[in-house]
Amino acid sequence: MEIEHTPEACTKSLMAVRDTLDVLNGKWKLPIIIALDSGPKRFNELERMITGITPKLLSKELRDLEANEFITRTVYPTTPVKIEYALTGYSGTLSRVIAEMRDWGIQHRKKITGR
Amino acid sequence: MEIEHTPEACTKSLMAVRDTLDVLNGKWKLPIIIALDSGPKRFNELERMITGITPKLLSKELRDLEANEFITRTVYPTTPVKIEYALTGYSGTLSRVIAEMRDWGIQHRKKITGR
DNA sequence: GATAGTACTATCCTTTAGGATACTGCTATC
DNA sequence: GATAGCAGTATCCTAAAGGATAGTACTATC
Repeated sequence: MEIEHTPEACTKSLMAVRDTLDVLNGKWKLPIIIALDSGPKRFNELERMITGITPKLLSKELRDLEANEFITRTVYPTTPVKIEYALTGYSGTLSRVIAEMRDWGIQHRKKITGR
Repeated sequence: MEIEHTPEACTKSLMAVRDTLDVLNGKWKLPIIIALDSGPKRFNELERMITGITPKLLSKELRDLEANEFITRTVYPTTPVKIEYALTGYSGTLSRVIAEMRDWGIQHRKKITGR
């Protein structure tokens, strides 16, 4: 596990893992991040790309992602205003975590279904 | 992101990440895994170690973890029977995922609180 | 024979996540 | 002046997660 085993170190590791889980969890955060990975998008564009999401959930998740600094919300003062959501550089710090989760998920699915 | 961008590859990656999230999520799975990391434990031992958990939740999570082959449940036919829960080798395959999540969580917390 | 421990299950309740549906105020176009 | 698109908000509802509390069947000890 590579995790220290003093009670304090364990609690700290546990908190850190839970923080990460909280940040990535929910049904829509990863689909949104993936949708934005191909470039900045507008609200209704995202709503159309991510099948099944409702505007309420999209709005909420975009706020959460912005609060965690994974995306920016830019208002262009045209008439009418144009609002664009884009990934930040900070969202890139998740790539190793996501890659590990993807790899583990792939092998786990093979293990479960393959027999 | 190191993730391919054909729609199929994206969907597959997304599914894999969600699988991993599902397997690790919930309030108690990681605390149980960590508690068992210091050796096999009995039901009431775990209940005492993991502060706040109720027997209902402990029982449910142990079943989930067993179904995913992260732990084994061994019945010793003594009188009265003794039941021991232990981590499997397969639980070790999570170590890289957990380590990445822990590291990311630690730096994220620093970023959020440190200003 | 009462008390305590083991390994749970059962029932009820609250909280949270998520979804359905409708609507708002704005502008641009037909 | 009607319709459609943009960027959401408001209201209501259901389902799942999680918690509180009690109880079961067994045994071992005092």
